[in-house]
Amino acid sequence: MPERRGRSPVMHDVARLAGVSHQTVSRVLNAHRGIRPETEARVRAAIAELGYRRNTSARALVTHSSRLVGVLTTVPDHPDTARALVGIERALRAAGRTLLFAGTAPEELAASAERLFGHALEGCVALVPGQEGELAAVKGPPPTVVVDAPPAHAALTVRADQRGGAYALTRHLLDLGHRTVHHVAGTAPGHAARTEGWRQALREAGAPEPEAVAGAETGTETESGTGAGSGPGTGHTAGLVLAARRAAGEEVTAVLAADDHIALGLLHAFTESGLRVPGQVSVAGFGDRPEAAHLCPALTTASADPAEVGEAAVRLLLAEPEEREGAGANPEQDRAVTALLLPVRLRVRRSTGPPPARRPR
Amino acid sequence: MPERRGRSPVMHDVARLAGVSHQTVSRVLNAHRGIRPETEARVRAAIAELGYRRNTSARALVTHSSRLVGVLTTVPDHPDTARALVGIERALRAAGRTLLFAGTAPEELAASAERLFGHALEGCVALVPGQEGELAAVKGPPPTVVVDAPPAHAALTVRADQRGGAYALTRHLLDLGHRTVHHVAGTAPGHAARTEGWRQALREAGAPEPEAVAGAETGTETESGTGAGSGPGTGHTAGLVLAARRAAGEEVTAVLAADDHIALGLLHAFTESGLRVPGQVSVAGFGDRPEAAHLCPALTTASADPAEVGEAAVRLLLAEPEEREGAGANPEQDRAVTALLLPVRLRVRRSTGPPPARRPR
DNA sequence: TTGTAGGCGTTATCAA
DNA sequence: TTGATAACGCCTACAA
Repeated sequence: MPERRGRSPVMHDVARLAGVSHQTVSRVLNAHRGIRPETEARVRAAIAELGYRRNTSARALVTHSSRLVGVLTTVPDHPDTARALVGIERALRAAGRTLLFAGTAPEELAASAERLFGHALEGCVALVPGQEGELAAVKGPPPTVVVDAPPAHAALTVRADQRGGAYALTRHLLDLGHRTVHHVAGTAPGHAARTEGWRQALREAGAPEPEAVAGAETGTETESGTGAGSGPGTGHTAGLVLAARRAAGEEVTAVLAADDHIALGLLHAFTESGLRVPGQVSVAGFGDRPEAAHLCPALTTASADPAEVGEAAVRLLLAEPEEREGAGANPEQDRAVTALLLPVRLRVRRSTGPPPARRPR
Repeated sequence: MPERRGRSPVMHDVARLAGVSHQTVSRVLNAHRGIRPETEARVRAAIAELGYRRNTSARALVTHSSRLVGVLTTVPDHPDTARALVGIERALRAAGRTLLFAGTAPEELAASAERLFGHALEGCVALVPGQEGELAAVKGPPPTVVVDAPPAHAALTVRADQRGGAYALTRHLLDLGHRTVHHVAGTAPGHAARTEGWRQALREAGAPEPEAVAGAETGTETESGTGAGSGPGTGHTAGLVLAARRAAGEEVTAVLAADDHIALGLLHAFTESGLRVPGQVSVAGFGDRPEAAHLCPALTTASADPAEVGEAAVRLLLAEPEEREGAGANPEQDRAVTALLLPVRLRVRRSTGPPPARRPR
C-alpha cells in the first residue's frame, strides 16, 4: 500500500476504500445524478471513515472559482463596517462561501484589490464611501457589489433609503406636534438625499420650510467611532446659530441633523445655551452610530440595519444572472436588479418629544 | 500560436514573451538566487506588459499553503472584534498575507473551523472568549493563536494584562486621594485577575481592604455593543448595596467595577441614590467599550488596544519557530514565546476625581 | 545559469 | 452507471 501516513486523505483514498474510481467520488460530492444509491452510500461511508475533505485549492484550480467572496473597505474601523460584516458573513455562510477581508487606506485600495482578486474571488463587496474616484480602483473581473455607491455609479449596488429615512424622521417630529422642523445639512455622500427627504416631508405637510443651516461637515462620518479628531465646530456652530435665532423670536422647536455627529454638536450647543432637550428643543440625528444610544439624552436617529445591508449585498452578488438570450458577454447586464434600496428605520429615543406648550390650555 | 484570447496570462505566456522557460519565471517570482540580472529584467518586463499575476490556487495546491490566515470568532458583533480585525489585517498586509474571516455562533464553531481550515490556512487567530470547551473545536493542523485564552489553555496566546490594568486603575484612584477603593467583582473570564490586581494595589498601599461586592455578572461582556438584553441588575444591584453602606456611614468614595457594564449599572444606581459622580463617588470601569466615552459622566476605564492585541497575535502566529535541534515534530514547542502579555492602558475620563473634602482646611 | 519532466488533487470529457 | 485520461497552473527535483 502506498504510504498514507501523515498526509490527509485525498479523493483517491476514498475511492479505493469504497471500491470505486475517484471519478465516482467526485460525482457524489458534486451531486451529479445517475449514481446508484448503494454506490453513493459506500462512498459516503468511506468519506466519513477517513474524515476526508476536498482540497479547496485543487478544486479552485480546475474550477476557476474558489467559492471565496471578498470584502474590500476603506473604513475598516467604522462601526457600521463591523455590523455589515456580520450580515455579509451570515449570508455567505448560508451559501457555503467564505469571506476574504481587506481593510485598507484609500491610497492602497488598488493594491488591496489586487491582492484580493488574486485569490480567484467569486465576487466582491465594496464598502468604500467617499469619492467616486476611489471606486475606480475596484473595477475587477469578479462581479462587485458596491454598498451605498454614489448615485451616478453604474455598478451593482445596495443603498439605504436616505431620503425615505429623513422623510420619516421629519414626519415623526411633525406628528409630535412641532409646527415645523429645522435642518442642519451635511456634505458627506448621501446627505443631500436626506435634505431632500426633509424638505419633501415639510412640503407635503404644508409646514413652513425654514432654510437649511449648512453643517460644514468635513466628511467625518467615515471616521472612527471613538470620536477622535473631528472635534467641535461640526454641528456646534450650527447649534449656536439656531439658538440665537430662537432667542430672536424664531420658532425653533425641532431640528433634524444630517447625521449623528452633527446632532451631537447640536446637543452641546443647546445645552450651553441653556436650552433643555427635548423639553424646549427636540433633536434628531441620522445614522444610528453606536454612541447615539448612550448620549444624554439618548439620540433619536434612523438607519438601515448595516447587517441587513450586508446580507442584501451578498444576495445580490450571488444571485444568478437571469439567463436571457445572448447572456454571457456581460453578466451584470443580464440581472433583473442592479440596485437595491433598503428601508431606513427610525430609532426613537429620548431626544425628541412634543414641543413646549405655547400657552396654557 | 495557441489561443490566448480571453484567458488571463499564465506563467508560460510570460516565459514565451521573455524568451525563457517558465521555470525561470518561477525563479524570478520566488526570488531564487542565481538569475542573470538581464534575464530577470526581461522577465519582469514581460510580467508587467502582460499584467500577469500568479494563480494563487495552483500555488497553494503544490505548496500546501495559501498564504491565507483565518480569523475565527464567536463574537463577531463585539466592538473589540472589529477593532482587533483592524490590527490583524494591518499585520497581515505587511506580511503579504490575506485574511479569511468566519464569525459564528458557538454551536457552529467546529463547522466554521472546518470550513476555514479547508482553505489550506497558514494559521488561524481565534477570538473565542468564554468557556474552555468551545476552544476544543478549534484544534486544527494550522497553528492557532488564541486571544485571551483561559489561563489553563496551553495554546499560543496573546493576553491583555488584566491584573496590571486593575492595579493601575486602583492606583490611579488612590493617587487621587481616596483612602481606599471598593470593588464590584465579575464572573466573566479574566475578571478574577482584575480582582487580584485591585487587591494587590490596596495591599501594597496599606489601604483598607473592603470585601468585594459580587457583581452577579452573567457573562454579558460578550454581548453586542448596543446594550440589547443585558438589562439592569448587573452593577445596579451592587450600586444600591454600596449606596446603602455609604448611607450607613461606611466611607465609600471610589469604586472599581470589573467591567464597563457593571460600571454603567453603578452610575445609574448612584444617580438614583442622589450621589453625584464624581463629586461624591468616583467610578471606574474596565474594558473601554465604545460607549464608555459617551456616558454621563464619561467613564474612566482601562483596556489593551484591541488593534494592538490583534497585531501581536499575528506576529506571534507568523514568527518562525526557532529552529532547534529536533524541530519539526511540533512547531509550537519550538517557539521562543508561546504567550504574550500586552499592557493595559488607562483611559482617564470624567467619572473619577478626588474624594469630597472631609472637612474644610 | 537555464531547461525538462513529473506531480500536487480535483473536475471535465470522453469511452465503455 | 462507471472508469480512464487529460487538463488546470505552478513548484521542486534533476539534468544540461
